[in-house]
Amino acid sequence: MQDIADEAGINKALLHYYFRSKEKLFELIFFEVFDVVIPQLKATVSTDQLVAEKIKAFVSTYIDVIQANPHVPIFILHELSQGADRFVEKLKQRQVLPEMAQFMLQLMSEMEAGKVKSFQPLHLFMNIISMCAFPFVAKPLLQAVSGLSEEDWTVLMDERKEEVTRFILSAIKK
Amino acid sequence: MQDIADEAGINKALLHYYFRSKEKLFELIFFEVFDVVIPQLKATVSTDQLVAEKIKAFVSTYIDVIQANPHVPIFILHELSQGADRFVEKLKQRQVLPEMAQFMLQLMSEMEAGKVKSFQPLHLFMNIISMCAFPFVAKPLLQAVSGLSEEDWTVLMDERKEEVTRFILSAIKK
DNA sequence: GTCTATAGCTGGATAGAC
DNA sequence: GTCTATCCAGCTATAGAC
Repeated sequence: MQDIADEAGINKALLHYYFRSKEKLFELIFFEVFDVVIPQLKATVSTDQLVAEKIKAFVSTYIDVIQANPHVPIFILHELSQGADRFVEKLKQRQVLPEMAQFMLQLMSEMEAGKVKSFQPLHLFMNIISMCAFPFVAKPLLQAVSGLSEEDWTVLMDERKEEVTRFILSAIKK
Repeated sequence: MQDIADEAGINKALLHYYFRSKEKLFELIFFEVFDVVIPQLKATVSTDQLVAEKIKAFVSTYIDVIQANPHVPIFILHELSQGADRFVEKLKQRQVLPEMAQFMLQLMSEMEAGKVKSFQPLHLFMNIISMCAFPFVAKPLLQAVSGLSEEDWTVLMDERKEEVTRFILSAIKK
Protein backbone atom coordinates (compact mmCIF):
# COMPACT_ATOMS: atom_id res chain seq x y z
CA MET A 1 0.00 0.00 0.00
CA GLN A 2 2.90 2.34 0.80
CA ASP A 3 4.50 1.66 -2.58
CA ILE A 4 1.25 2.26 -4.40
CA ALA A 5 0.65 5.48 -2.47
CA ASP A 6 4.17 6.68 -3.30
CA GLU A 7 3.68 5.83 -6.94
CA ALA A 8 0.43 7.81 -6.94
CA GLY A 9 2.02 10.74 -5.11
CA ILE A 10 -0.38 10.48 -2.19
CA ASN A 11 -0.21 8.83 1.25
CA LYS A 12 -1.60 5.62 2.64
CA ALA A 13 -4.50 7.32 4.40
CA LEU A 14 -5.82 8.74 1.17
CA LEU A 15 -5.44 5.41 -0.53
CA HIS A 16 -7.66 3.87 2.13
CA TYR A 17 -10.05 6.76 1.77
CA TYR A 18 -10.51 5.91 -1.92
CA PHE A 19 -10.57 2.11 -1.79
CA ARG A 20 -11.71 1.26 1.76
CA SER A 21 -9.33 -1.68 2.11
CA LYS A 22 -6.36 -3.39 0.53
CA GLU A 23 -8.60 -6.31 -0.41
CA LYS A 24 -11.05 -4.05 -2.26
CA LEU A 25 -8.25 -2.37 -4.19
CA PHE A 26 -6.75 -5.70 -5.12
CA GLU A 27 -10.04 -7.12 -6.41
CA LEU A 28 -10.78 -3.97 -8.36
CA ILE A 29 -7.49 -3.98 -10.24
CA PHE A 30 -7.34 -7.73 -10.63
CA PHE A 31 -10.71 -8.08 -12.29
CA GLU A 32 -10.18 -4.97 -14.35
CA VAL A 33 -7.33 -6.81 -16.08
CA PHE A 34 -9.15 -10.12 -15.92
CA ASP A 35 -12.17 -8.76 -17.78
CA VAL A 36 -9.96 -7.50 -20.59
CA VAL A 37 -8.06 -10.75 -20.95
CA ILE A 38 -10.86 -13.31 -20.75
CA PRO A 39 -13.02 -12.02 -23.63
CA GLN A 40 -10.00 -11.95 -25.93
CA LEU A 41 -9.21 -15.58 -25.12
CA LYS A 42 -12.81 -16.67 -25.43
CA ALA A 43 -12.99 -15.08 -28.87
CA THR A 44 -10.20 -17.33 -30.16
CA VAL A 45 -12.15 -20.54 -29.46
CA SER A 46 -15.65 -19.24 -30.23
CA THR A 47 -15.33 -19.58 -33.99
CA ASP A 48 -16.26 -22.32 -36.43
CA GLN A 49 -12.69 -23.17 -37.32
CA LEU A 50 -10.79 -26.41 -36.92
CA VAL A 51 -8.92 -26.99 -33.64
CA ALA A 52 -5.58 -26.46 -35.33
CA GLU A 53 -6.60 -22.94 -36.28
CA LYS A 54 -8.09 -22.27 -32.87
CA ILE A 55 -4.95 -23.43 -31.11
CA LYS A 56 -2.88 -21.12 -33.28
CA ALA A 57 -5.07 -18.14 -32.44
CA PHE A 58 -5.30 -19.06 -28.76
CA VAL A 59 -1.55 -19.41 -28.25
CA SER A 60 -0.79 -16.17 -30.04
CA THR A 61 -3.43 -14.23 -28.13
CA TYR A 62 -2.52 -15.80 -24.79
CA ILE A 63 1.14 -14.87 -25.09
CA ASP A 64 0.23 -11.41 -26.37
CA VAL A 65 -2.01 -10.59 -23.42
CA ILE A 66 0.49 -11.93 -20.90
CA GLN A 67 3.23 -9.86 -22.50
CA ALA A 68 0.97 -6.83 -22.18
CA ASN A 69 0.24 -7.71 -18.52
CA PRO A 70 3.30 -9.66 -17.38
CA HIS A 71 2.32 -9.46 -13.71
CA VAL A 72 -0.97 -11.31 -14.20
CA PRO A 73 0.34 -14.88 -13.85
CA ILE A 74 1.99 -14.02 -10.53
CA PHE A 75 -1.22 -12.30 -9.43
CA ILE A 76 -3.23 -15.41 -10.25
CA LEU A 77 -0.80 -17.73 -8.48
CA HIS A 78 -1.02 -15.47 -5.45
CA GLU A 79 -4.78 -15.74 -5.56
CA LEU A 80 -4.59 -19.51 -5.93
CA SER A 81 -2.28 -19.90 -2.95
CA GLN A 82 -5.06 -18.44 -0.81
CA GLY A 83 -7.63 -20.92 -2.06
CA ALA A 84 -8.88 -21.40 -5.61
CA ASP A 85 -12.57 -21.18 -4.81
CA ARG A 86 -12.97 -17.46 -5.17
CA PHE A 87 -11.07 -17.44 -8.44
CA VAL A 88 -13.07 -20.34 -9.86
CA GLU A 89 -16.25 -18.51 -8.85
CA LYS A 90 -15.24 -15.61 -11.10
CA LEU A 91 -14.44 -17.98 -13.96
CA LYS A 92 -17.95 -19.41 -13.68
CA GLN A 93 -19.48 -15.93 -13.65
CA ARG A 94 -17.60 -15.09 -16.84
CA GLN A 95 -18.91 -18.25 -18.51
CA VAL A 96 -15.49 -19.54 -19.50
CA LEU A 97 -16.02 -23.13 -18.35
CA PRO A 98 -18.72 -23.95 -20.95
CA GLU A 99 -16.49 -22.53 -23.67
CA MET A 100 -13.66 -24.76 -22.48
CA ALA A 101 -15.87 -27.82 -22.42
CA GLN A 102 -17.10 -27.02 -25.92
CA PHE A 103 -13.54 -26.83 -27.19
CA MET A 104 -12.69 -30.16 -25.54
CA LEU A 105 -15.67 -31.79 -27.26
CA GLN A 106 -14.59 -30.47 -30.64
CA LEU A 107 -11.11 -31.77 -29.94
CA MET A 108 -12.48 -35.22 -29.19
CA SER A 109 -14.64 -35.29 -32.28
CA GLU A 110 -11.74 -34.31 -34.54
CA MET A 111 -9.62 -37.02 -32.93
CA GLU A 112 -12.42 -39.50 -33.45
CA ALA A 113 -12.68 -38.47 -37.09
CA GLY A 114 -8.95 -38.94 -37.51
CA LYS A 115 -8.26 -35.29 -38.33
CA VAL A 116 -5.68 -35.04 -35.54
CA LYS A 117 -3.70 -37.57 -33.57
CA SER A 118 -5.34 -38.87 -30.38
CA PHE A 119 -4.26 -37.44 -27.06
CA GLN A 120 -6.16 -37.20 -23.81
CA PRO A 121 -7.93 -33.84 -24.14
CA LEU A 122 -7.24 -32.75 -20.56
CA HIS A 123 -3.52 -33.40 -20.94
CA LEU A 124 -3.43 -31.64 -24.30
CA PHE A 125 -5.22 -28.70 -22.73
CA MET A 126 -2.72 -28.60 -19.86
CA ASN A 127 0.13 -28.78 -22.36
CA ILE A 128 -1.10 -25.71 -24.22
CA ILE A 129 -1.70 -23.61 -21.12
CA SER A 130 1.59 -24.71 -19.56
CA MET A 131 3.76 -23.80 -22.52
CA CYS A 132 2.15 -20.38 -22.78
CA ALA A 133 2.03 -19.38 -19.14
CA PHE A 134 4.93 -21.06 -17.39
CA PRO A 135 7.81 -19.19 -19.04
CA PHE A 136 6.38 -15.94 -17.68
CA VAL A 137 6.13 -17.35 -14.19
CA ALA A 138 9.69 -18.62 -14.35
CA LYS A 139 10.96 -15.54 -16.17
CA PRO A 140 13.45 -14.38 -13.51
CA LEU A 141 15.01 -17.84 -13.44
CA LEU A 142 15.13 -18.30 -17.21
CA GLN A 143 16.53 -14.83 -17.68
CA ALA A 144 19.21 -15.40 -15.07
CA VAL A 145 20.42 -18.75 -16.38
CA SER A 146 20.30 -17.75 -20.04
CA GLY A 147 21.67 -14.25 -19.51
CA LEU A 148 18.99 -12.64 -21.69
CA SER A 149 18.39 -8.91 -21.54
CA GLU A 150 14.92 -7.41 -21.36
CA GLU A 151 14.95 -6.84 -25.12
CA ASP A 152 16.15 -10.40 -25.77
CA TRP A 153 13.30 -11.65 -23.64
CA THR A 154 10.69 -9.70 -25.61
CA VAL A 155 12.07 -11.09 -28.85
CA LEU A 156 12.12 -14.60 -27.42
CA MET A 157 8.48 -14.40 -26.37
CA ASP A 158 7.51 -13.02 -29.76
CA GLU A 159 9.23 -15.96 -31.41
CA ARG A 160 7.53 -18.21 -28.91
CA LYS A 161 4.05 -17.58 -30.28
CA GLU A 162 5.02 -19.24 -33.55
CA GLU A 163 7.37 -21.79 -32.04
CA VAL A 164 4.82 -23.16 -29.57
CA THR A 165 2.13 -23.30 -32.23
CA ARG A 166 4.47 -25.15 -34.57
CA PHE A 167 5.39 -27.54 -31.76
CA ILE A 168 1.78 -28.36 -30.85
CA LEU A 169 0.58 -28.74 -34.42
CA SER A 170 3.56 -30.94 -35.18
CA ALA A 171 2.64 -33.15 -32.24
CA ILE A 172 -1.03 -33.57 -33.12
CA LYS A 173 -0.54 -33.87 -36.88
CA LYS A 174 -1.32 -37.32 -38.21
CA MET B 1 6.99 -19.70 12.22
CA GLN B 2 3.95 -19.92 14.52
CA ASP B 3 2.38 -22.64 12.37
CA ILE B 4 5.61 -24.62 12.25
CA ALA B 5 6.02 -24.32 16.02
CA ASP B 6 2.43 -25.50 16.56
CA GLU B 7 2.96 -28.40 14.18
CA ALA B 8 6.08 -29.38 16.10
CA GLY B 9 4.36 -28.98 19.44
CA ILE B 10 6.80 -26.31 20.65
CA ASN B 11 6.72 -22.51 20.70
CA LYS B 12 8.30 -19.85 18.53
CA ALA B 13 11.11 -19.13 20.97
CA LEU B 14 12.35 -22.71 20.82
CA LEU B 15 12.11 -22.73 17.06
CA HIS B 16 14.39 -19.70 16.96
CA TYR B 17 16.69 -21.38 19.45
CA TYR B 18 17.16 -24.30 17.07
CA PHE B 19 17.40 -22.48 13.75
CA ARG B 20 18.54 -18.95 14.65
CA SER B 21 16.26 -17.28 12.07
CA LYS B 22 13.41 -17.89 9.71
CA GLU B 23 15.81 -17.47 6.80
CA LYS B 24 18.17 -20.16 8.09
CA LEU B 25 15.30 -22.61 8.62
CA PHE B 26 14.00 -21.95 5.15
CA GLU B 27 17.36 -22.48 3.48
CA LEU B 28 17.97 -25.67 5.43
CA ILE B 29 14.71 -27.31 4.41
CA PHE B 30 14.76 -25.97 0.89
CA PHE B 31 18.20 -27.25 -0.01
CA GLU B 32 17.59 -30.52 1.78
CA VAL B 33 14.91 -31.24 -0.81
CA PHE B 34 16.84 -29.52 -3.58
CA ASP B 35 19.87 -31.75 -3.12
CA VAL B 36 17.74 -34.85 -3.41
CA VAL B 37 15.96 -33.68 -6.54
CA ILE B 38 18.82 -32.25 -8.59
CA PRO B 39 21.07 -35.36 -8.70
CA GLN B 40 18.13 -37.47 -9.87
CA LEU B 41 17.40 -35.07 -12.71
CA LYS B 42 21.05 -34.75 -13.68
CA ALA B 43 21.30 -38.53 -13.90
CA THR B 44 18.64 -38.65 -16.62
CA VAL B 45 20.63 -36.47 -19.03
CA SER B 46 24.13 -37.70 -18.10
CA THR B 47 23.96 -40.84 -20.21
CA ASP B 48 25.07 -41.70 -23.73
CA GLN B 49 21.55 -42.14 -25.04
CA LEU B 50 19.71 -40.29 -27.78
CA VAL B 51 17.74 -37.17 -26.83
CA ALA B 52 14.44 -39.00 -27.29
CA GLU B 53 15.41 -41.48 -24.59
CA LYS B 54 16.77 -38.74 -22.33
CA ILE B 55 13.56 -36.72 -22.64
CA LYS B 56 11.53 -39.78 -21.72
CA ALA B 57 13.63 -40.40 -18.60
CA PHE B 58 13.73 -36.71 -17.68
CA VAL B 59 9.97 -36.18 -17.89
CA SER B 60 9.21 -39.32 -15.93
CA THR B 61 11.71 -38.48 -13.19
CA TYR B 62 10.73 -34.82 -13.05
CA ILE B 63 7.04 -35.61 -12.52
CA ASP B 64 7.92 -38.34 -10.02
CA VAL B 65 10.02 -36.08 -7.82
CA ILE B 66 7.47 -33.27 -7.91
CA GLN B 67 4.75 -35.71 -6.96
CA ALA B 68 6.91 -36.80 -4.04
CA ASN B 69 7.50 -33.14 -3.08
CA PRO B 70 4.46 -31.27 -4.40
CA HIS B 71 5.30 -28.09 -2.46
CA VAL B 72 8.65 -27.59 -4.18
CA PRO B 73 7.43 -25.65 -7.24
CA ILE B 74 5.63 -23.15 -5.00
CA PHE B 75 8.75 -22.88 -2.85
CA ILE B 76 10.86 -22.13 -5.89
CA LEU B 77 8.44 -19.56 -7.24
CA HIS B 78 8.45 -17.89 -3.84
CA GLU B 79 12.24 -17.78 -3.96
CA LEU B 80 12.15 -16.35 -7.48
CA SER B 81 9.75 -13.59 -6.53
CA GLN B 82 12.41 -12.30 -4.13
CA GLY B 83 15.07 -12.21 -6.81
CA ALA B 84 16.48 -15.11 -8.80
CA ASP B 85 20.14 -14.43 -8.05
CA ARG B 86 20.46 -16.51 -4.92
CA PHE B 87 18.69 -19.42 -6.52
CA VAL B 88 20.81 -19.29 -9.66
CA GLU B 89 23.88 -19.17 -7.42
CA LYS B 90 22.89 -22.53 -5.95
CA LEU B 91 22.27 -23.99 -9.41
CA LYS B 92 25.80 -22.99 -10.38
CA GLN B 93 27.24 -24.56 -7.24
CA ARG B 94 25.45 -27.82 -8.06
CA GLN B 95 26.90 -27.78 -11.59
CA VAL B 96 23.57 -28.09 -13.31
CA LEU B 97 24.13 -25.39 -15.92
CA PRO B 98 26.95 -27.24 -17.77
CA GLU B 99 24.78 -30.36 -17.90
CA MET B 100 21.97 -28.32 -19.39
CA ALA B 101 24.25 -26.76 -21.97
CA GLN B 102 25.60 -30.19 -22.88
CA PHE B 103 22.08 -31.46 -23.46
CA MET B 104 21.25 -28.47 -25.64
CA LEU B 105 24.34 -29.15 -27.76
CA GLN B 106 23.36 -32.76 -28.23
CA LEU B 107 19.89 -31.61 -29.18
CA MET B 108 21.32 -29.29 -31.83
CA SER B 109 23.60 -31.93 -33.26
CA GLU B 110 20.75 -34.43 -33.58
CA MET B 111 18.64 -31.80 -35.28
CA GLU B 112 21.52 -31.02 -37.61
CA ALA B 113 21.90 -34.74 -38.40
CA GLY B 114 18.19 -34.97 -39.16
CA LYS B 115 17.44 -37.41 -36.36
CA VAL B 116 14.76 -35.13 -34.93
CA LYS B 117 12.77 -32.23 -36.33
CA SER B 118 14.32 -28.79 -35.90
CA PHE B 119 13.07 -26.55 -33.11
CA GLN B 120 14.83 -23.75 -31.31
CA PRO B 121 16.54 -25.58 -28.43
CA LEU B 122 15.67 -22.99 -25.80
CA HIS B 123 11.99 -23.09 -26.70
CA LEU B 124 11.99 -26.88 -26.73
CA PHE B 125 13.64 -26.85 -23.33
CA MET B 126 11.04 -24.42 -21.99
CA ASN B 127 8.29 -26.61 -23.44
CA ILE B 128 9.52 -29.66 -21.56
CA ILE B 129 9.94 -27.92 -18.23
CA SER B 130 6.63 -26.08 -18.60
CA MET B 131 4.56 -29.18 -19.28
CA CYS B 132 6.10 -31.00 -16.31
CA ALA B 133 6.05 -28.25 -13.72
CA PHE B 134 3.12 -25.98 -14.49
CA PRO B 135 0.27 -28.38 -13.73
CA PHE B 136 1.57 -28.68 -10.17
CA VAL B 137 1.72 -24.92 -9.77
CA ALA B 138 -1.81 -24.55 -11.09
CA LYS B 139 -3.08 -27.64 -9.29
CA PRO B 140 -5.67 -25.88 -7.09
CA LEU B 141 -7.16 -24.23 -10.17
CA LEU B 142 -7.13 -27.33 -12.35
CA GLN B 143 -8.59 -29.43 -9.58
CA ALA B 144 -11.36 -26.90 -8.95
CA VAL B 145 -12.45 -26.52 -12.57
CA SER B 146 -12.23 -30.21 -13.40
CA GLY B 147 -13.66 -31.44 -10.11
CA LEU B 148 -10.96 -34.06 -9.63
CA SER B 149 -10.45 -35.69 -6.25
CA GLU B 150 -7.03 -36.15 -4.70
CA GLU B 151 -6.92 -39.73 -5.99
CA ASP B 152 -8.02 -38.65 -9.47
CA TRP B 153 -5.22 -36.12 -9.46
CA THR B 154 -2.59 -38.71 -8.58
CA VAL B 155 -3.81 -40.96 -11.39
CA LEU B 156 -3.83 -38.03 -13.81
CA MET B 157 -0.22 -37.12 -12.99
CA ASP B 158 0.84 -40.74 -13.34
CA GLU B 159 -0.75 -40.83 -16.78
CA ARG B 160 0.90 -37.53 -17.52
CA LYS B 161 4.42 -38.95 -17.48
CA GLU B 162 3.63 -41.09 -20.51
CA GLU B 163 1.27 -38.61 -22.15
CA VAL B 164 3.76 -35.72 -22.09
CA THR B 165 6.56 -37.94 -23.35
CA ARG B 166 4.35 -39.19 -26.18
CA PHE B 167 3.40 -35.60 -27.00
CA ILE B 168 6.97 -34.33 -27.12
CA LEU B 169 8.32 -37.25 -29.10
CA SER B 170 5.43 -36.96 -31.53
CA ALA B 171 6.29 -33.31 -32.05
CA ILE B 172 9.99 -33.79 -32.70
CA LYS B 173 9.65 -36.97 -34.75
CA LYS B 174 10.54 -36.51 -38.39
C1' DG C 1 -10.22 15.60 -0.29
C1' DT C 2 -5.85 15.55 1.89
C1' DC C 3 -2.86 15.48 5.44
C1' DT C 4 -0.52 13.92 10.32
C1' DA C 5 -0.77 11.03 14.01
C1' DT C 6 -1.80 7.00 15.96
C1' DA C 7 -4.47 2.85 17.19
C1' DG C 8 -4.29 -2.05 16.78
C1' DC C 9 -2.51 -6.14 15.24
C1' DT C 10 0.99 -9.52 13.55
C1' DG C 11 5.31 -11.80 13.06
C1' DG C 12 10.34 -12.27 13.81
C1' DA C 13 13.58 -12.22 17.32
C1' DT C 14 15.64 -11.83 22.09
C1' DA C 15 15.95 -11.70 27.40
C1' DG C 16 15.82 -14.11 31.30
C1' DA C 17 13.78 -17.43 34.61
C1' DC C 18 13.72 -22.31 35.29
C1' DG D 1 16.51 -27.14 26.33
C1' DT D 2 12.20 -25.08 27.17
C1' DC D 3 9.20 -21.85 28.62
C1' DT D 4 6.91 -16.80 29.37
C1' DA D 5 7.22 -12.19 28.57
C1' DT D 6 8.54 -8.66 25.83
C1' DC D 7 10.79 -5.76 22.34
C1' DC D 8 10.65 -4.07 17.81
C1' DA D 9 9.39 -3.38 13.04
C1' DG D 10 5.96 -3.35 9.65
C1' DC D 11 1.45 -3.08 7.97
C1' DT D 12 -3.69 -2.11 7.68
C1' DA D 13 -6.88 0.97 9.01
C1' DT D 14 -9.03 4.92 11.37
C1' DA D 15 -9.45 9.52 13.94
C1' DG D 16 -9.41 14.11 13.58
C1' DA D 17 -7.47 18.65 12.10
C1' DC D 18 -7.45 21.54 8.06
